[in-house]
Amino acid sequence: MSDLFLPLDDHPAYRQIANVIEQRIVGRSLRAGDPLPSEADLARQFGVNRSTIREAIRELETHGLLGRMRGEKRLRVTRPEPRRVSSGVSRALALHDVTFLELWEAMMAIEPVAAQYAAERRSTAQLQNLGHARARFKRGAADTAAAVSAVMDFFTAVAAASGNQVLALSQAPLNLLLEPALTRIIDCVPQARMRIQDAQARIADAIKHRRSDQARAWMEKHIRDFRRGHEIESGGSGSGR
Amino acid sequence: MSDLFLPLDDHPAYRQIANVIEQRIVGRSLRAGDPLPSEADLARQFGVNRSTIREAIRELETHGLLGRMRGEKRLRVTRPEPRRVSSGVSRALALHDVTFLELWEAMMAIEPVAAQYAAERRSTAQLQNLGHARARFKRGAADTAAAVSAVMDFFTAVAAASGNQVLALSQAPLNLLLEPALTRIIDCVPQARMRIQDAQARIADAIKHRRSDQARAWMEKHIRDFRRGHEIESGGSGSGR
DNA sequence: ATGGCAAAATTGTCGGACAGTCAGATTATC
DNA sequence: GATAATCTGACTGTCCGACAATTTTGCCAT
Repeated sequence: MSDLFLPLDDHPAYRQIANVIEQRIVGRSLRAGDPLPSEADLARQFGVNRSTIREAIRELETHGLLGRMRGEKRLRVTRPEPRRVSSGVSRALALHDVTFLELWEAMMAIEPVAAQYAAERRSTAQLQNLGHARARFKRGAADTAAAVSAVMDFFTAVAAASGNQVLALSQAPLNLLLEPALTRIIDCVPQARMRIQDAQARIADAIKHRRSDQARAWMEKHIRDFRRGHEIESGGSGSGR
Repeated sequence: MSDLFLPLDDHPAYRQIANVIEQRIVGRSLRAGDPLPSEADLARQFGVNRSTIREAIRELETHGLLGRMRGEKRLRVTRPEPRRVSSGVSRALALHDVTFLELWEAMMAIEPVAAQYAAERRSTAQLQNLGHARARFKRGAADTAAAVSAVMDFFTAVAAASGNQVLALSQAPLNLLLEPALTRIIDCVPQARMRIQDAQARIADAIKHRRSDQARAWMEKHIRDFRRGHEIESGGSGSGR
């Protein structure tokens, strides 16, 4: 990065204030869980109007740096949840019209590795989550939406079991992007459900028995299958989305 | 994802409004480049106060869905730039105290693949960018910060050359996370500069001659080197950050 | 058309206001 | 004395109105 973050036109007070508070948070002066001073208080401290403070706060809130527990009024410093962050990423990617092929390549890069590490490091609880996702897939076989959701949960569970937050957070957006394509695949390709169920079983089994190579290999096949499914579903050529 | 997007507590008007506008954008009703109606206008349309509109707008602005060109006053719809998005991701990860090992594993998953595709698909211009980054690294060899920045640029250039936006956007946050560790490595490990320069040469060469396997292999070695460098720099054990 | 200028529109910020609500202190009840 | 019902105060969400600075626009002369 030859360039710094903020060009120069950072004039607006609300942005400056947002930055200052953000610094305090990433610099750990304000730590997760700490309650933020009241808006009026902040307005006083910064010497600006409350409206200005509010705009600054909105900024941090949408970045997930501030949030509030259910039914709480006071804002507190929070660590950005993967879901929130990744939804932003996937939306950005969606707006850039990513191809199914692009998505698929990224999945091929990440998911098998995640499966491998999952096999090496999964905890019992994480293993159970895998099982739950699988069960949900079987159960929801009739309902496409439920099935799709279960597939995404399965991937998420694998990534979580990898014990690697970076991989997990890199994987999350892929899930969301996969959804529309996967929905069509499951809907249009008859054998898809069975193949997915089979693949999940093998992957989960490998992870359970800590066979990392197998976990990786099966996950690779699984992902490859998606591509085939997508090509079948979209008529063989392949310029999805 | 068994859950839909909006839990239930989406009440605040500014959030609802933000969501509505966001829908319009992702749904392409508002397309990139379109100017947003004025705040007063939006306030009228939504039947709320301008302050409320402003808070909603701030939300979309920080997500990168709205922005303005240099010196412009009116907001227009914009496609979120990778830089903006990825900085959010890396900040999130930083706040979750990711280990160097986690980062490294993710890099091992993504960078070699990116290099491989880059070798297959790079354009001439992208190849030149690679060259520029390398040149900058050599030139900035004296200045650590410049060297680090050049390394990051090199990775970015490779990812861009991969022709895969998903990979590129997955890779970007890794760069930012790498910075601190890389700075220490370059500073503390004497042979680091030379090894990096060498690796970049081989990778760039492989990409230039479209040897995807070599590009991938050299990138793998390159990344492995970072791990060794980090272990040397941090005394052999390895619990970075 | 083109350039220049005044008017209209728009943003950033400010001050004040008010209803709804969540938290804690206070008081009434068993 | 412990618990339930209330009162108080602090906050947030939203609104109104206003003003300077700057951008955009409409209009006129060239």
